[in-house]
Amino acid sequence: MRIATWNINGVKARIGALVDWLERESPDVVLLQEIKSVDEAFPRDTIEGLGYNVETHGQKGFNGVAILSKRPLEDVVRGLPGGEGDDQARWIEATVMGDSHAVRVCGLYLPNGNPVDFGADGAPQRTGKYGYKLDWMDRLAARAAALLAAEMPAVMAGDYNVIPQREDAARPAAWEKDALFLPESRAAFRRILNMGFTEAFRARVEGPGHYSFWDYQAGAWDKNDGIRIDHLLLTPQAADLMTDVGIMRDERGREKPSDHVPVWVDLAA
DNA sequence: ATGGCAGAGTGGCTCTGA
Repeated sequence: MRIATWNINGVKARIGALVDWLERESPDVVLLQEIKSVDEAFPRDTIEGLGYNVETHGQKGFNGVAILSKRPLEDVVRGLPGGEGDDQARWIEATVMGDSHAVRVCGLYLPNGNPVDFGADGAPQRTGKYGYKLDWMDRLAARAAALLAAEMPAVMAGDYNVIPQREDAARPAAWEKDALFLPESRAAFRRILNMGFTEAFRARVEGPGHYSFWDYQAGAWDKNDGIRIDHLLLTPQAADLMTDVGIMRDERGREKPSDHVPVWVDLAA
């Protein structure tokens, strides 16, 4: 079972690229972020015509997540628990029945967190968008703990907006004051890994030069000035089923691309 | 060396993102 995550930066703008990619790669499950669409405007019929079941959690203008799956999706939940008053559409989960295992798949679009307010002492303040990011990561850790306690194959995948290590950025120095790379963001990400999750890509590939995002600005793609911020985190039961992982880098070089590319994992499920 | 973008919603620009 191939499970892919992709921040498509607008489903309306990306429908051509999305259909082309689904036809070419035919992943079993796709977790989409930044659909930038309300549920009613999502091109459901087009995707269903390619043989996918579709579940969306959208909103007007920005954010929005979705799950596409060739197999039926069960027990769909929209919204990350613990977010009373949080109306941003950033989380959706469902269960997919594989040939041998049921897999809980969770799609997430973690808040960017910029701009960051720095105090007089130069320390980042837990306020505004950065505070929202860290609060959201606390809620994510709570959901992650519950998934671990269920002791079943589960995947939390999406745009984490976190650069885990220096090797995950072409120019790490440029990100040192950025919400994606501040120590608190990285610690919150590491805290989830330390609970017992396996970051699929780094379980199999080491070294620098592997990115999932290149900014549209400043010729970032041409210079390979990228960062790795799209991740798949696996429970131990899912990690035991992992057979392969990859980043579909070439998608960034196609016509009218998203600024992110798909990242995927194969599970023997 | 440096600057450079793109999408959505609204209305001809602002907000948002990373």
